[in-house]
Amino acid sequence: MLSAEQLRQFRRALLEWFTMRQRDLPWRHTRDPYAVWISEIMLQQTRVAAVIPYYHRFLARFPDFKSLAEAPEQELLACWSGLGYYQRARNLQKAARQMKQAGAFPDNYSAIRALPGIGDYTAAAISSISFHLPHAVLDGNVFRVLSRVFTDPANIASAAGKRHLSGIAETVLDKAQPGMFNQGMMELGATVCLPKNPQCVICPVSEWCRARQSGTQSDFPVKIVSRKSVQEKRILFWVERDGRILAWNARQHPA
DNA sequence: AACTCGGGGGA
DNA sequence: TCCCCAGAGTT
Repeated sequence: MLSAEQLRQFRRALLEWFTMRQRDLPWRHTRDPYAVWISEIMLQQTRVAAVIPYYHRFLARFPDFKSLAEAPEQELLACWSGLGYYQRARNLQKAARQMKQAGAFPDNYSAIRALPGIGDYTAAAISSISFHLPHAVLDGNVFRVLSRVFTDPANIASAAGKRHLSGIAETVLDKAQPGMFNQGMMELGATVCLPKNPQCVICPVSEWCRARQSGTQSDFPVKIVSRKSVQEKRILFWVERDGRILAWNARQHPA
């Protein structure tokens, strides 16, 4: 782990870099929890480039939780058509109806986390970005960055590994500017600390990165996924005489 | 812990 | 083709 002073330097370097070099993305022009929420749900397992046009259309048609709560389902799904994971859209409306009932967007972590379709990641993102609450986000990008900075051997595919890195994330988090810090970590993972060929030469925190120091960037994050066995059919035939194989042929693929 | 949900981009 | 992506819910 880094010393307290090193942590301060790390945070400052990351925030300075993010302030200067962040991409201009539509949801970064607002802190409105409703808009941030919509963007975060759309971004679940979906690339930024794919989300942008949907984000604009969706907010134009459903500018607040009241209009979303009252939307006909067909119209809602039409707005979502092509994004995939349609349960996300249905959960959006369920949550919007809860907000309409309550009269406001929930303003604390546990209430946000309790909404349908919102898990640990999204609750931390909305809490930190829109409400300045000190909750660290953990997505694929943050796992990768933290794993490399600390050359952490935890397996991010396991629940234990995720819990372990979650503790580190809370320690590293800049609690004075959690929203900016969280976005900075994700932006770093998305644009510099890439899965393959990380751009360490231009990385603002390479000075505090153990993987960079030891040249082991490609060894992290440790992700050991137990792959399910794949069932496949093959055709095998041969010519045999007196217990000896005279000729054989095995197709690589089923006919 | 494993599985499912969608569609698209990149290796 | 396979893997991965600003994950969450169910079993």
